[in-house]
Parts: sequence; structure tokens; C-alpha cells
Amino acid sequence: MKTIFDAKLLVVDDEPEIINLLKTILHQAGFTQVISAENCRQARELFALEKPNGVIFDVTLPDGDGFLLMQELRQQSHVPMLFLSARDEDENRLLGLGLGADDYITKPFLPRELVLRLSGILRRVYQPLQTQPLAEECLVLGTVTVNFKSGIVKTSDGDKTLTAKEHALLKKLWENQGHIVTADSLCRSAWDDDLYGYENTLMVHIRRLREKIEVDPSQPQYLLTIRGMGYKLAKESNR
Amino acid sequence: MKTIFDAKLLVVDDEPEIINLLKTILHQAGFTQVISAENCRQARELFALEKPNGVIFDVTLPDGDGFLLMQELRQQSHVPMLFLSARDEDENRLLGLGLGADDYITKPFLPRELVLRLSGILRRVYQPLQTQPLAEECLVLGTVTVNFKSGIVKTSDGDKTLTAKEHALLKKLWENQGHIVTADSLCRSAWDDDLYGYENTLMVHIRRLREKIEVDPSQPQYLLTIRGMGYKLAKESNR
DNA sequence: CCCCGGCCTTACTTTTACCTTAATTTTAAG
DNA sequence: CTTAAAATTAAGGTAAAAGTAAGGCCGGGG
Repeated sequence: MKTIFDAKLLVVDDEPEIINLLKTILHQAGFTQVISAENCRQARELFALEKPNGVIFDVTLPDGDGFLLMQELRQQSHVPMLFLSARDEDENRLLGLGLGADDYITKPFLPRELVLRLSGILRRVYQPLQTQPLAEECLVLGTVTVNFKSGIVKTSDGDKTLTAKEHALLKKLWENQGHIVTADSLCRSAWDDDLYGYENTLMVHIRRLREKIEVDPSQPQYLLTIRGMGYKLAKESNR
Repeated sequence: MKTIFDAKLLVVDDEPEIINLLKTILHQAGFTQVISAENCRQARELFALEKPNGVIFDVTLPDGDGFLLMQELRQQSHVPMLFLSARDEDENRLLGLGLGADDYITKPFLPRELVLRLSGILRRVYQPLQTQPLAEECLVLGTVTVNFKSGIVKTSDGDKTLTAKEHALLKKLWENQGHIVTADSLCRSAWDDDLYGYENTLMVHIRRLREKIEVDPSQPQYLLTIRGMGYKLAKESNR
């Protein structure tokens, strides 16, 4: 498993045993650095609570106010923070989550689950910031770009808009890009009832699609016919 | 407790008992709408996976492939998705989280915990996104400017004020500017109850909106019809 | 209390963009 | 070469959306 971000983690805990466990788990998962700190309040300045960092708290801190500490830090930063707890106590779980913790994990936990949950939180917190400009889901075919949410096809000679049927068909092909999609399967995703007889209808729509996404519709480069089987949307890589 | 966002939730589950439970919990927590769907694959088009929506899956779907479905949807949308499971099985939890679920909650769960976890996820996913567009509260369309706070539309020939319905509809379109919004989705954001005969009602309001924001209502430049799909508020850039 | 005006809804007709049909031509496999 | 599959046209057909007008609801003011 690989993490998406170059994340550092500050572990607040007193039991060296669990620190080591976390270090092992998280290192294996690709996190770059794991630091332990006995007294987080003092060490706070050292670990800037910035972008690719996160905090893991052990609920059972010696002075017993892990929640207070968490609340305090939360006011200063929105970095991911999560609790580890020795015992599964409903009240504490609600309290922790209510204070703004991103998760609350009770021991014994599966190492892999910790990693997955952590990765998920990091992804949600940082992904939106990073991918703001390219958040759109687009299909790129050479010089042509299709945006499914807006239904716009951008080409070198102007923009075109997809009709409902074209949209449905192209989306299906896109979802199976690189694989052959049978005519039957295509029909089922664009029509409610099974389209009796006239397979021709599908062909006409394919033609219109080609007119919109292909440079030369009669010499398709992307929306390919697989005779006797169906159609295939070629992947950029293996054309 | 109050939620931060105007969140709708699609509940995928077969047991009416749990649907009702969720509805109760989430309504009390301030979520505006909860919809159930027996077959998500078929219903997918109906619930545009747009900004303030989320999906809750029951792992034990009748056909047993809730994971597959989740994975499929995840490819298409980054809206929050979480699993509910009847039994606490490590493998499934890992699988669910690994596929990109935002959380995996096992029954019996505390209602309040569900709400807290949900709110947390929504906050993390939408907070960063929403602060951006809502920073400015004006919609600029060529020579026309719409101020949402005051509901005033400034045009070259005088000011007009938006009615309640027009305001709600335009806001929804604005929040999804550049993307196609289904008629259904629009209705749900402008009417509380499900509107029975809304076929024309929506259209009439769209018409009135066009009369206020378009230069020539019969040749719309901004509020575009996407036949068979919905409406779209064009972005200045790709018109 | 009743009328008035703004807003929303309903009902109906008209328009049009998209889809289907069908007939012909081209392509490619055996 | 033969033949089935797919492509290409272009002409209607059709359902979705637009347009229009009348009626209903509700709150404010006379």
C-alpha cells in the first residue's frame, strides 16, 4: 500500500510499546516520519501543525485530559487528529468525535485498518485542496476532451454538447475504456426497455458520437468497432 | 445539534426498519432529506451525485455486492460514502475502507455516533470546497449581476427582484455552475415535499428566471436546457 | 371583512431538438 | 466472390420543453 501524501505523524502517547507498534505499521505503509512526544503542549511549537501532518492521541494520557488537549489543538489547526483508546467506551467515543476528532479507534485494532482510516482522512482533508483545478472528471482523447458533468466536448474547432443518448453511451464506454462493450450492454445502459430489433438505432448514435469526438469520423481512432462483438473506447496508451 | 451543510442522503438498504431508523436519526440531526432506494444502480441517474449529497450503503445488499457497487460509484464521484454492517467482520471492514469508503460502521451503533461521524466527513469533504465559491455572493453573467443575499438582479434596463422559488432554483444552479442539474434535483432543492405535478411548474419558474437574467429569454445564453437531462448554468468561460 | 396584488400552480397548445426508421452503400471476414 | 455486419444518409415522428393564459392562494391595507 502506498500513501498519497508525504505525511508526518505526531504520536501522543506514553507507552513505548504502542509507539513502536505504530512506528512499524506506519512506516510500512509509507508514511515518512513518526515522532513521539511525552508532553505535547511543550513540543507543540516543534511540530508545525501544517498541511501534511496529523496527530494521533491516546485517550489515556497520564494527566487524563487528552480531550482537553485535542480541543485546544483543534482550535488552532484543521490537521487530521484521531484518538486511540484502550477500552471501548461509548461516552468517550461520542465525546472525542464531538470535539472534532476525525476518527476514534479502539484497541485492539487491526494495523491495516488504522492505516486505511488514516489514509482516508488524509485524502479527504488534503485532496480537495490539491485537486481544485482538475477536480472535473474528464475523458481525454488526444486533442479532444470530454467533460461528463457539463456534457461538453472540447475540440480544436469549437465546443460541442452531448445529447442524452450520446452521454449515456459514451459514459458506458468510458467506464469500460480499453475493453470491448457489447451492443446489448450499450443499449441496456442507454435505454430503459430492451431495444427490440432495430440495432441500427445504436449505430446511428455511435455515428453521431464519432462526429463529435473523432477527428475523422470515418476513420475512427478512439471509438472503435470490434466486428461481431461490439465497440471499444481505446485507451490513449495502447492505440 | 445542527449540521453544517444542507445535506441530502441516499440510503441504500432493503430493510425498511433500518431506513426508518436512519430517517429519524438524520432528520432530528437537521439533515434536510433522506431518500431510500432499493436498487441503486437503476436509481443512480435520479440522484445526481452532486455537491451536498452522500451515500450510505448497507453491506448486506440482496445481491451481496455492495462493495462492487460502492467501487463503481466511487469512480464517478467523490461524495461521502459510508458502510453500515450488521456484523463486525474484520475482512469486510478492511475491504470497505480499502475501496475508498469514508467510514465503516457496525451495528449496533449509537445514533449519535452515526451523526457525529457523518457530520465530520461532510465537514472535511465540503468545507474546503464550499468556502471558495461562497466567498463572493454575486453571480455575474455578462452584463447581468445577481446578488443572492438581497435577491436583486441588476441588468442594463433596471433592477429586478427574485421570488422565493426563483432564488432557490438559481442558487442550486449556481452551486453547480457548469454542471448539468436534473429537474428532479432542482425540484428537491426548491420544494420541501415531493411535488407531484411538477412537470410544468418547474418549467414556468425557469421561464420567469430567464426573463430576469437572460437578454433574450427565448434564446438563452446562460440558463441552458439539456434536453432529457436537465438544466445547466453555463460558465462564462465555456459558452 | 373584502378587495387587491404578487406569487405560485395548473391546464392547455405550440414548437423543436432529438431520436427512430428505413433504405442504400460500404466494409471486412471466410 | 459471397455474404453478413456495419456505416451512411436523410426524412419523418415524437416526446420533451416552451409558451401562454387563466385560476388559486395568501397576506396586507383599506
